[in-house]
Amino acid sequence: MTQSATALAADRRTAEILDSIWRVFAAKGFDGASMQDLARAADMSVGNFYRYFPSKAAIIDAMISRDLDEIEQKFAGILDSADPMASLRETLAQRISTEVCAAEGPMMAEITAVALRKPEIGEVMMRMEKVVTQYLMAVFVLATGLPQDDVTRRFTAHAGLIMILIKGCAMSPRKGSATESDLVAVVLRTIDSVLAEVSGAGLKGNS
Amino acid sequence: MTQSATALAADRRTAEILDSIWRVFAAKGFDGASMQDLARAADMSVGNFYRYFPSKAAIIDAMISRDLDEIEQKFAGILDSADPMASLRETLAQRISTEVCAAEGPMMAEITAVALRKPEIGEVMMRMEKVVTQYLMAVFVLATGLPQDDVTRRFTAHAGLIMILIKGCAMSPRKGSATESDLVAVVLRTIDSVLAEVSGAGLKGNS
DNA sequence: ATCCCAAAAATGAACATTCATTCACTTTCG
DNA sequence: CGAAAGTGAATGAATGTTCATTTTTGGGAT
Repeated sequence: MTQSATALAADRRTAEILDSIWRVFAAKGFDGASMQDLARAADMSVGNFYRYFPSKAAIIDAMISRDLDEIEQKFAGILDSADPMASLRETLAQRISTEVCAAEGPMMAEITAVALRKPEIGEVMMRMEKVVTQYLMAVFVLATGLPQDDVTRRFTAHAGLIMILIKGCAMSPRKGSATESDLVAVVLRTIDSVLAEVSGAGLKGNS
Repeated sequence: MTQSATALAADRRTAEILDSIWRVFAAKGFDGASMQDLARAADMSVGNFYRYFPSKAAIIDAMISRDLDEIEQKFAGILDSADPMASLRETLAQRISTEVCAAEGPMMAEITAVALRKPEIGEVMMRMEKVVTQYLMAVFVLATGLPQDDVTRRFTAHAGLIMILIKGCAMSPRKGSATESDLVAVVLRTIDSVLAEVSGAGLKGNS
């Protein structure tokens, strides 16, 4: 029993709160959003809000954890699929679509800015990126049949590049310019070539 | 006479102030830095500070303009050089180096976050990116010998990808991990292949 | 069902700070 | 001497955080 029944309920409530305050944080930023703003958005009193998040840093912490949970779910699906590499590509393609980027961009930018400014948050974010990297490594291992060590040594940087592309897309100034779809296409092509390079490394062993 | 002598002096002072407050802004963020913080960093009284920057948005505005000036200077050098494409590559390689990224990253992240949050700043940033894009187009025209229209139609997205890579590198959580240099290398390789694609398009016309 | 009550959840006024902005005033400079 | 540059205390609004208090909840006894 890692959690009592009431603790579980509290966690559920915490998740609900995060859903409610998501927009406020994206719209006003980490320092711009006041505790009273957040409490009002969560439809509760200030004092009660403090019971769930004793500080602003705790909120960002929880938000990153939440993102990580979603990512882990996504990767679980990818690793379970018949063709993990293709499934990964599909997920990445979705993530650089204009709509997804517009939705997640502001919050990602905010968290990134805070992470580069506050070392404590920076470490949380580094942990998250490390986890994502390891999931990517797992996909690569499945796709290439190479030993994990080899994959890690040769393709950790590739994973970093993919993450840079995803973040860069999300944080591009989004306006419906005519070239928007072209840009997405070029980025996707780059992702493809990175993935192809990884896949290509596995051909020697199993073709 | 676009400016009087005193106006020029004021501009110089403004630039000095921007130099002084740079660190404060990067360390505390747009909303985190108070006017008194900034005034103290600029070594002047609060009241006087307001004579130069009547609002925080004005500061960001000035900071982006300042960045743009530096970029224009850089591009002037690139366009004047014997091999603009090689010169561009060199400049880009420098900009993704770990040291430059560590220095510029936090401020870039902060400005990006604010740009996605406040439409007024977002437009300023979009204008800046548009200018950079046009400079890149100019380099591409020189390197390929193709008509400007063709270059614009075919390679605007490539320019966008390059800017995404530059921003993505700067805003990666920087810690001296062992794979750091690998990542820089892979990004540089990607930049190279983008530039090669552009250069390759010009071969038909002048080889 | 009904009552009871302790623990958990929720409230919002209160407090000490901090902040953005103003302004009457002094100093510097051409 | 007049205009520009510079000062810093004052003001009122906003903010983070606390806490005494009220409401809700859930389950054991009657």
